[in-house]
Amino acid sequence: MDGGVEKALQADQVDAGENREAAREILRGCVYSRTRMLDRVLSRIFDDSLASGGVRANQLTVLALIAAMEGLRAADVAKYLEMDKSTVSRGLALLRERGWVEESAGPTRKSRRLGVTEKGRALLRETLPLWRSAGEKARDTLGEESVDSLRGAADSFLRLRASQ
Amino acid sequence: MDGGVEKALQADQVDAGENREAAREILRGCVYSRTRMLDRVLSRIFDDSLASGGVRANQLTVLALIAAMEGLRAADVAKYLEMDKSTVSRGLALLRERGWVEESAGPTRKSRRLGVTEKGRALLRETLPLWRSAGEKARDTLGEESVDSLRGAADSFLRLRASQ
DNA sequence: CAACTATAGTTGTATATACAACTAACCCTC
DNA sequence: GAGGGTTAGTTGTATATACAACTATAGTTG
Repeated sequence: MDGGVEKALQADQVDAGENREAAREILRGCVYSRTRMLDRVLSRIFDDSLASGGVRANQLTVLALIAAMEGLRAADVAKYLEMDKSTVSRGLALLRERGWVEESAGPTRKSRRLGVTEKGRALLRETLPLWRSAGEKARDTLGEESVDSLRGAADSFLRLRASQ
Repeated sequence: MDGGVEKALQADQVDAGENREAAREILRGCVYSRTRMLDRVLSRIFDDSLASGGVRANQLTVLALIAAMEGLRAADVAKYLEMDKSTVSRGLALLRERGWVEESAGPTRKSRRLGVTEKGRALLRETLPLWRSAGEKARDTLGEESVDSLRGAADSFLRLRASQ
């Protein structure tokens, strides 16, 4: 490639030929595709930074949530993180396999309480510096504005969700 | 569950017990986990809206990009959407299977040009209303502010990327 | 208490995602 | 033109994701 594609691909410059209005509308201002793109960039940065710690960013997020709120059940994790219960189910299986999370009997036989093991707590402590440097790299890569806007978007959503 | 967990789970109210500072820092203002959460919410909305059209939001995004810039190669799609080339490779295989995308010989034997078939163009036209309604539902669910911030974040990032 | 409904979790299936390793082809330089 | 470095694409592997269908349990109501 000669590099010219990069420039031509700026969203605002997408050339509209015949019958391409739909394509333009789907691409141009679309919240979905853009958020997903940003998520890919962020995942790359965070997963890369955490690789030496032997944990994925997503796994560490779940672990941190359980650590912060010991006693949660899988369904609570799903609700808070907006995940499907099946996704949480499989994710927790991995965290258990690695010895970071353990389950204990809940108040009923239907659900179990989640807890972080000593090994899991050690992981959290040890990976915190990696997490911080990932955050810095995110600012470098996405730019201050972008990161702040993302934070704002999440805050706004969390407020709305909490009020409902 | 009695519903109390919802309230207790607001990020700012995460209770810090012993040894939970790391967990709090990872959870509280983290760009990564929050963006991912928003992405899950948006994916749910868009995939759900498009389900009757028999296409996933992600697939439609790629299709729209190819439609808008006929003649792209797989590597170009990867660069623009910040995807790994292997992800694009597998995604395009599905789009080809479904008859929405076709490949033609490129200038060299190494890479092929991507094009949207007539069937693919029909899909774009037919799913545009579904896409629009998904956008409206996103505003309802995430809130105006949140959607606008996400758009701003993406714009900001795209500007930065284009300038480099 | 029996029937109904709602909730918790698992599993089957399909897609999305990326890294690593690989093949193939292109480009450049000596 | 023979290497050497770069680029395009595929494939192996592992995780992430969700919907649907399922089991099991809990709660509710007649």
